[in-house]
Amino acid sequence: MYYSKTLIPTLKEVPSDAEAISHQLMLRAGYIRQLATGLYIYLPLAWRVINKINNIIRQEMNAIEAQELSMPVLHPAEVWQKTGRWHAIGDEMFRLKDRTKRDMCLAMTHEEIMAWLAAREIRSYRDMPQSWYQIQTKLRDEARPKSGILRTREFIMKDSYSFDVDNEALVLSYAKHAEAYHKIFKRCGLTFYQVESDTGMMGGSVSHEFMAPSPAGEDEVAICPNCGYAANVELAKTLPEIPQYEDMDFKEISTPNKKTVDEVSKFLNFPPEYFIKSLLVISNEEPVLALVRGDHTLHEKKLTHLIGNFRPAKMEEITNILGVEAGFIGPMGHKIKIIADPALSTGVYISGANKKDYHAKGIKPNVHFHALWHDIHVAKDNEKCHNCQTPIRVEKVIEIGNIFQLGTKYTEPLKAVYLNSKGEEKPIVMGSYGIGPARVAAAAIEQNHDEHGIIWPVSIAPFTVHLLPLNIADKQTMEVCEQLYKQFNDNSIDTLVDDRNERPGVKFKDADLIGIPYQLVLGAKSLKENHVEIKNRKTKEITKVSVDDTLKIIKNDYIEKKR
RNA sequence: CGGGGCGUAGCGCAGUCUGGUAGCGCACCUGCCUUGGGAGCAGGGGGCCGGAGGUUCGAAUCCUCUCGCCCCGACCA
Repeated sequence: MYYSKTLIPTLKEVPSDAEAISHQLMLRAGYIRQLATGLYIYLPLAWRVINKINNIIRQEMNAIEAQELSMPVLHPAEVWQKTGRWHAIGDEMFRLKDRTKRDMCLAMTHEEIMAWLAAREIRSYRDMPQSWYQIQTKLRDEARPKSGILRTREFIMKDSYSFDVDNEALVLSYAKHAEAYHKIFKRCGLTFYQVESDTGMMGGSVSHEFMAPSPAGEDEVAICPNCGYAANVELAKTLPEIPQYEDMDFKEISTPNKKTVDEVSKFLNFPPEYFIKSLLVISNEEPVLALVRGDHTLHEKKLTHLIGNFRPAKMEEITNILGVEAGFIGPMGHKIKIIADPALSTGVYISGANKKDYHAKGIKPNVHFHALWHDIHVAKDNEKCHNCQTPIRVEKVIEIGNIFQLGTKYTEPLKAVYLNSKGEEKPIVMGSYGIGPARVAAAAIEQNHDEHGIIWPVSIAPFTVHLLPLNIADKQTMEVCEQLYKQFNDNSIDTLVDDRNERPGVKFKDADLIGIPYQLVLGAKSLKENHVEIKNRKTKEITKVSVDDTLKIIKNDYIEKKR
């Protein structure tokens, strides 16, 4: 493709709205433009990248015998009403009415429609296993779109759905997908982890997320470098460091107006690990007192797993239920349910004395208070792996894919059933598996760039070779350029030719920004010796080769080795 | 939805406090010149100062309302 005829609007300056590196570089290098919050235009270069990623996905999905199909993005409400999600989901679903005033919605995901289809077309155990996938636009009215194309309101997703006779068969389909995902992300040149994850409102039992480490990520995972334990911090099980506590007798102490752990810690001159944070929350059933160590943070999702949805108690509820105002709550002597983090299971602590302006020290677990013990704190860097005691690492990550064992959550309400070999009617057992191609692209940039621009992995680069004729007025330069361009085209090597009438500096800068893996520099001086220069964008290595060998070397030494 | 910030030419910004003819750099157009790391010279085009009301002789500037965008948090099936 000729640069002069392609829309590649590069920018010298960083647009002020962009924060994430991938966002900045995609704007600067002329890959994307923003239409409105969370809505992006994919310009020609970006679209080529997305298609390369999608094709890798297609190859690996087809390899596990999943079949591509296409689904409506506009859905009738009834299907969503049957599974209950029409009501369970709030403002995040785009809703509208058609001309007959029928309730409709825009697709956020396709569990319902896939199960609807399965309900009609799968009748017998002989029809399974099946895996169907789509690479299509989905829409969510996100509360807060952010970081360029990382979190948008309209996005392309590869979603696949498996249909099996029972849970055992589902586990097989799940494993196949997990394996395919490993191949896909590896081929896309990403560093990634497969981690245990929360099933959330998707339902089902088992799920994993594929996470690409990056500072721009919205999620955090805990990784054990020794045994390989890897989990989203939302459910990571870790053992905190237990300090040596100095023994103290139980005693109330005056702490006028000191309420937060921080304040009391400074006032009494004890580190935060000596404190118990007592938090009153109200679940759907009852009030619950949650206890975490002073230096820890309560993890709301972990607690939700134990007590269901909850909210923090209001001021007057605290006084009514515990008989003391917030800031002086201690774990002692309450009749309500108490859930405590295991970090508090030994030691001697300080906490509120359940009396205004007083704290108590010398509080011992199982002596001064009793509780149900569950891990409810946010995992921190350097805590110990619950499997092997090795210090874990907490990293920021971008979620690039997820896989769920859904079970019968969607098939039962939609009456997707089949007859087994004994003629018994059984619900189809379902799995769902997503990949966000745009996030793969963004993660690739986050993980592969330098101060000059993007450095694409060969597999997903918009072009493989970037021809840079430095002086288009020079006859010999352009002759060689055309000759090489034809050779590359004939060999199906994607090539961009910078045929613009620009000075060399401009072309070099743009080439580095755009990030095509191999730059072929055609300069008049080298050409006099019949040489062109191959510059490796990643290593910055420059190799002089003869014009006649160029194709062969690019093909054999560069592209083939990357396969 | 809560908190904070910002809307002035395609992009990056100044001007707003203290009202008085809308500016700078880059980009763009024409010509000359130049061709190994974002060249130079000369000439030129482009803005309802996000929008609506108001105050004033006069509003980018002051007041009210509104819309949009970014960041933090909540949310994220």
